[in-house]
Amino acid sequence: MSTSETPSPRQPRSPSGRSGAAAGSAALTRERILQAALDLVAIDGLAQLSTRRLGQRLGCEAMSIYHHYPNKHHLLDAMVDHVVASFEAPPLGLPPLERLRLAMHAFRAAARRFPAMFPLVAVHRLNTPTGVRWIESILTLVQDIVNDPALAARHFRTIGYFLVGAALDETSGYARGPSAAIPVDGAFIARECPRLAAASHYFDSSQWDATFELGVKTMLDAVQRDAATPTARVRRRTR
Amino acid sequence: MSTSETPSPRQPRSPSGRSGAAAGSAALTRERILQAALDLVAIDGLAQLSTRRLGQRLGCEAMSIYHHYPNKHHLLDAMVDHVVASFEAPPLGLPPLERLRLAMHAFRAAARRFPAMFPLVAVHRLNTPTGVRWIESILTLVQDIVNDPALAARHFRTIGYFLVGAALDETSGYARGPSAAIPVDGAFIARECPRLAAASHYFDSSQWDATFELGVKTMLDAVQRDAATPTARVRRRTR
DNA sequence: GGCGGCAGACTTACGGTGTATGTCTGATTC
DNA sequence: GAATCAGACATACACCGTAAGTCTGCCGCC
Repeated sequence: MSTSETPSPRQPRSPSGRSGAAAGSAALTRERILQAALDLVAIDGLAQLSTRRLGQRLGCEAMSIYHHYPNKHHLLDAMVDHVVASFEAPPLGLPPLERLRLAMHAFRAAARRFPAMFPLVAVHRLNTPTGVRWIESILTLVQDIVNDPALAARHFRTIGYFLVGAALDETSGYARGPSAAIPVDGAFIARECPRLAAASHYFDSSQWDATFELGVKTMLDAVQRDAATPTARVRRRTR
Repeated sequence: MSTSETPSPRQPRSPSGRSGAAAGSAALTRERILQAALDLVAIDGLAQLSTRRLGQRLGCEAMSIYHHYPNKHHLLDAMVDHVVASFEAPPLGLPPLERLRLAMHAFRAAARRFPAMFPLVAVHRLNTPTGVRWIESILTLVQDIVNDPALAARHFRTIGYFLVGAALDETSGYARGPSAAIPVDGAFIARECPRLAAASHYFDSSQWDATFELGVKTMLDAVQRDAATPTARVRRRTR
């Protein structure tokens, strides 16, 4: 159809040397694509990330992206990796418990830097070099406090659960997640959920800091309770 | 185009009275669509749920679904609501702390009943009648233990964070989430992550029960620590 | 009984998606 | 100058959600 339509003799958008470079933009690279994708997601949300929109933002065709990433999934992997790589390591020289506390805050800080990415990060595999290195660092901290490896592993896991849940809530939690349903109105809550109605103030974002602090305290108390005593006496566990 | 093609005189697939009923299947209803959607997700995963595939499973056209749900999002809402409604309430007559413990296990049990749904449930709004009623019930439990409303709200939240994180890990966690990248190999871990390599056994699914129990204990210890103790003697639990 | 309304299904079509495949072009290398 | 080839563009396909329109058989009403 319409083969006789003006053949459009292959005129690149830009007269620059590189055929693919759009006006004012540099050559296409993995890094530039990654950054543009992160920007797009930060501005418009994960659902709006498509190869065509990304190409538009980069000043190239959608398919050119495939020259640098074999498919969209690999790009998403790189984006998650970027977020994980941004987790700040706590400074050396502090007691392990304090470093663990800072590491928990660092995780939350990353969630706040990349809020739109977190629904993906939370569910994503972490078995990449970046991911396992981060796991190793946190696991080491926990093991430095809790000597028993089984117990340390479980504490590590529990702390991770809390962090993921907290990050998800603050980035895409209650009343912010995807739902088309009409939210329940205040009258229903006042009538059927008196405790929730009375406590509603404690659930909005102004309380996130205090809530997170309580969670951190809860986790660290538990770790400390199971801390190996200097004389290597393992607490008697009746089980 | 092709208007002269055999007009196909509108012959429903089934000779039954109802025009839309496919062979052997009942009439289309909200409930039947909901169940089919849950089945489809359980079998093939969330990503495979499309209106066309759902129609195929139901023996109807994709668009017929729209007669019962205004759009796909409303169907997803109903699916999440179904999962939330399935959270089992702990039996009355037990001490609040014990009921809270059972409620946490009930949440985990629901996650295991609907594993494929949990990436959605975790990020979904809970401000539906079903959702807020469940919130009210758990919040009530926590408040029955921790009198101070601010503290109770924060404990409630922290517990929720842990539960969501645990459910996500067990249903779509490490090494099971979406990733196209080549996972790091054992040699890399052995070389760069000695602690993780040594502890790897503690991270597989056989340890989920023990890990969850430790988390529950961590949460309940924290709640108990902040329990209002007017004259009560809740302490001294020999378990 | 005839008939109008209408609920509930089907059909078509549109704009979006990821991506397989093929083509072209400018730079590099001999 | 010819050959090579990486890196871009162009086309096309199958699938997605869904807007809009059409058909059909059942229902209540005259």
